[in-house]
Amino acid sequence: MAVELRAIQSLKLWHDVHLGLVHQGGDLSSRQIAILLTIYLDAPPHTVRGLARKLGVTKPVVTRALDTLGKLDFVARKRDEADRRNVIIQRTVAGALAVERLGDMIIARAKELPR
Amino acid sequence: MAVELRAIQSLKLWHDVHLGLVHQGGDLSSRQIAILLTIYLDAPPHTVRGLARKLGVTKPVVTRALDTLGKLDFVARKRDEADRRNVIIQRTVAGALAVERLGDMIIARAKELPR
DNA sequence: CCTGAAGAATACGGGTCCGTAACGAATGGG
DNA sequence: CCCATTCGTTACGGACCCGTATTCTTCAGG
Repeated sequence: MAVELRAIQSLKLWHDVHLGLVHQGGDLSSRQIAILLTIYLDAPPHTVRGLARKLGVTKPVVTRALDTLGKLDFVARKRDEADRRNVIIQRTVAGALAVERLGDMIIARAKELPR
Repeated sequence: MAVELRAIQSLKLWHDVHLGLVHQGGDLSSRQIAILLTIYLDAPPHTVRGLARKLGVTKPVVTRALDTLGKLDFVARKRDEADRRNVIIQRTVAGALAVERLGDMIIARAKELPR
């Protein structure tokens, strides 16, 4: 289940997946995509400050992205009981499914590329 | 100059490239990306109506995307002299460079992926 | 205790995008 | 010649996002 990827094809892939996202309706900004995938690809725990630092964005960007992603049930927030200043970002079933679907779409579109 | 792409890695790639776009500043919406790449990957001529139809979006979306892309000098508009109702969308040097850089970034990020 | 620092959230002002609807220019058949 | 149709743009209202600055809570050290 692997596909090859070359220069012009990578652009076609980028095009196709973005178009798929537009039609699917789940339209997130580049920052939100990066934040969501960091949460699901990097090892927990994740905090607002940690994500902001790791991704090189400001904290309000992370807070607002979590608001949006939370509305979609893609992530959940939980107070850190050890240090109640921190907020732990948790994964959700819906979020895991969405990320998995994205991965499937990328692979599917990649396989449809002309040889 | 080809890389292999598998499921989890495709997500990491998606993450890395989006993060690169955030830091690079060139932040376009999914619709705008799809429109820009269609202009540069599909054979001309391109019109507003044609792009809207091909991508399954409304005409105002295309018009506004062209406004934004035009401000960046990534595309240019030209009246069709044969039928002056039509607008022909033309590629530009700056746009071609931007698309090429995007392709390079995707490949570069893909090659950095863990084997 | 009390105070300074840290973490996250919120307020504010500005910008951009969307969808629907309305508009003006241009065309071509009757 | 007109008038319906086509094409692209613009207007409007609403939603979202950003960066900076500020607020609120919580922690920790003196």
